[in-house]
Parts: sequence; structure tokens; C-alpha cells
Amino acid sequence: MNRPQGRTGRPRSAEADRAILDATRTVLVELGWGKLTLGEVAARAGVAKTTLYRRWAGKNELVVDAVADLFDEHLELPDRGSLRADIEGVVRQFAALLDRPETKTALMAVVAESTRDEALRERIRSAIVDRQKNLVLLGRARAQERGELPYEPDPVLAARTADLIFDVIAGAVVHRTLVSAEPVDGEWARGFTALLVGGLAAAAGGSA
Amino acid sequence: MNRPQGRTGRPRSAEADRAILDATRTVLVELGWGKLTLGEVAARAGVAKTTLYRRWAGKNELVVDAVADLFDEHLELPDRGSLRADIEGVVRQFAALLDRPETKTALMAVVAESTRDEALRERIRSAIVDRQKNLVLLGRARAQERGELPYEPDPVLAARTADLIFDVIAGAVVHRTLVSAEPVDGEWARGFTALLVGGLAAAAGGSA
DNA sequence: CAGTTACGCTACGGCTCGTAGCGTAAGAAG
DNA sequence: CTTCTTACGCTACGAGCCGTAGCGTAACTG
Repeated sequence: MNRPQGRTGRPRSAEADRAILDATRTVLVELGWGKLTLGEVAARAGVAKTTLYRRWAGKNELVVDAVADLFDEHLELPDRGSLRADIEGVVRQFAALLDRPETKTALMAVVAESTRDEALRERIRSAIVDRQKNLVLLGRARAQERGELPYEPDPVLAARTADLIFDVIAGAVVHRTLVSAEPVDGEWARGFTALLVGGLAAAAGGSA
Repeated sequence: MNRPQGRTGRPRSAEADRAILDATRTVLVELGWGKLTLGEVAARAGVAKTTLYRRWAGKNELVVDAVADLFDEHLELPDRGSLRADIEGVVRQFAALLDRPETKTALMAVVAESTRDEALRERIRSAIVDRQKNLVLLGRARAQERGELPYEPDPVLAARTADLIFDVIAGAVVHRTLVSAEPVDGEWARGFTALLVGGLAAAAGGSA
């Protein structure tokens, strides 16, 4: 979508895009969400403030894109051999991401704003949330191939369960990190994973 | 603490306190966190802006107190007869609280700010989080009396488990409501509770 | 009564916002 | 190369909010 066919005129500078998003992350680290201003970001990026407004509607959208880059780079799900190991791995990975000052200060802020902005919520979903959810789907598919989890024939029920697991994992890690403000160390990750895997096993055994 | 013994001079108006906190909640509903200004709150409360600044350091502290009142009024844990019913009850109750526009727009915002403000985090903890966590402790104590959960002799381990359960419950509900933006209906509450109770049972059985 | 503290009101400098206007720069089409 | 179109940098602006200071008045205490 960077190449609208009939596009004429001077193209947008991709370098400016990078500089702006980099500057946004830097300012997030140094000043935090609350004191981040578009003027400051523009100055750091070596770009005119108007250029910034031509590409993003405001602070929210800019920060979502800046943070989404981090999720792109640092979320993956290598096969660790078992459901338990896969869950524990993604928990640690997500926790490490949330531990960065850029994401810690920004993620909750844009989510809060999104409760009153449908377009922003959709942007967050497609840029961040859906990528996380895909890890859950991938993890489940692997567990099913290994025989650790049963196949769910009903697609609606399967989707509901995946959503539930996603909310539990992401929610617990976020709450632990941002609200309780305690570290997700190895002990917590193991305990949480044990709880979740135990619940999944109970559900699989109980309903079968 | 409203009656410092040697206190002299004109006392602070309790009515003004109420009016300000009420106005804060009203503005949160109508304008949301982002557009809430202290000037607007003062005007609605029929109070001078300076009066507001004499009592609260800023927007964050004010909103925490305004929201904390709601938690005080709407969080309780009647004995529903079983661990499962108690958990499902608290999940529904917390979800209903998060579904209010005042809390939905404000809670995540102040949590986001608290990542860079230790005093604010402490205020949130004592005014909101600890009250929630007490419900977890109460629910566990009841379940132990009923024989549904084993007594944990090690107090450190017991505290860790309670923290874990708290983060899982609160985190999942928050994530479901604010990030996934899906309702916590009866079906979700049942599914989540089943997952959690199953995990607890597995942990109790596995370690015993 | 005097002493002390809270209140309402006004006013202010400072900062950020988001936009408009203008001249210039960079590709695309002829 | 010329013309067209769009992006860019820069400046300037009104608007809004912030947080504080100053002052006179109100309320309660000893």
C-alpha cells in the first residue's frame, strides 16, 4: 500500500518515517507517555512538525505504530517441544517486551484511550493484539499435533477457547508487570504456566 | 484522620470533596480521561480551581480517588457456597465495574501513568488494588474451610500463590474488557472459572 | 476578641495543540 | 526539459490548559 498505482508527485520519505518512529521510542523512554509531545518528537527526528501531522492523526496513532514495531521484532514462538515449554516461553517473551520502558509506559495509555476511540482500538488490534493472538493459535496447533490437547471440532467453540486463553495469558502478564509491578521471573512464569496447563488438562479430561 | 487534634482554623468542606469527586466521575463519563481537565471539574463542582489544587497534586491523584470510591461501593464477596461460585461471582462483579464508562476510561490511564510515578502507584495500590486482593484472600480462606483447597503451611508460598491468582483473575478480566473489548458474559465467566478452578485442583492434587 | 486555615476570584506566564500559508524539493507525465 | 502534483521545512497563529500567586472574605478555635 506504499505504491498507489496512479501515484504522482513527490513520494513520502521512508527515512523520515523511520526517524520519526525511532524518535518516538526514544522520547517514550526519556520522558514517558505523559510528557511526550509531537513537537518534541519532530525536533528529535529532525523533521518539521507539520510532516508528522501529515502522516498521523495524533499522539495515539503515532505511539501505536512505534510500539507495534517492537512487537513485530520480538514476538515469535519457536517450538520448545511441549505445550508447557511453549507457554512458558511466550510468557517470558511477552514479559520482557513489557519490561521495556517504551512499551511499559505506552501500551496501557493507548489502550485507555482506545476505550473512547473505535478507530484507535482497531489500529491496536491489527498492529499488536492480533499478532499476539496468532501465537496462541500456533501454540495450540502444535499441542494438538503432539497429542497434548484434543482437537475441537466446533470452530466457534475453538475460537472462544483460544480467546479465553489469550486473555488469560496476556492479561496475567500485563497485570503482574504493570499493576502489581512485580517482575515476571522464572518462578512466576513456571507457576503461572503450571496453573494454566493444569486447567487446560482438567478441561480436556473433564469434557471428554 | 479528618480530625487532627491540634487543628485550628476553618475546616475543609466535606461537601466540596463530594462535589469534586462526583464531578470528576461525571466528566470522566462525558469527556473521558483524555479530555478531562481540572478546570472543567472545578466548574462542574461549583468550586474554585485553586481549591482543587489544594487537595490533589494533579489529575492522576484526583481520578484515582474518584474511581476508588466506586471500588469501595461495589466490591464485596458474599459466600456463594463454593469456590467456583465465589470466583465466578467476583469475576462478574469486577467485570461490571470495568464496564462502567468512568472506570473503563480511567483505570488503565492512571495505571499507565503510575509506571513513571512511584507515589501514584502506591496510591493506586492502597486505594484500589489491595481491596481487590483481599477478596482473593477471603475466597481462599473460605475454600480452605470448605475443604476445597489445602492449607498452605509456608506463608511465603501462600502469598505467592495468592498473588498469582489475583493477577490471573484481574488481568484476564481487564484484558477481556479493555483490550479484546468483548463482554464478560455468563459464558465467558463460566469458562474462565472452570479453567482456573481446574488449574487450582491440578496444582493441589499434583503437589500433595 | 485575635489567630489560623480554607475558600472564591482574578490574573498571569508558559507550554502544547493543531492549522494555515508560503516557498522549495522530488518524482511522474507529457 | 517543462509542467504537474505532492511532500517538505519553516514560520506564525489563536486557542486551550496548566499550575501558581495574590488578595479579600468566610469559617472555626481558643
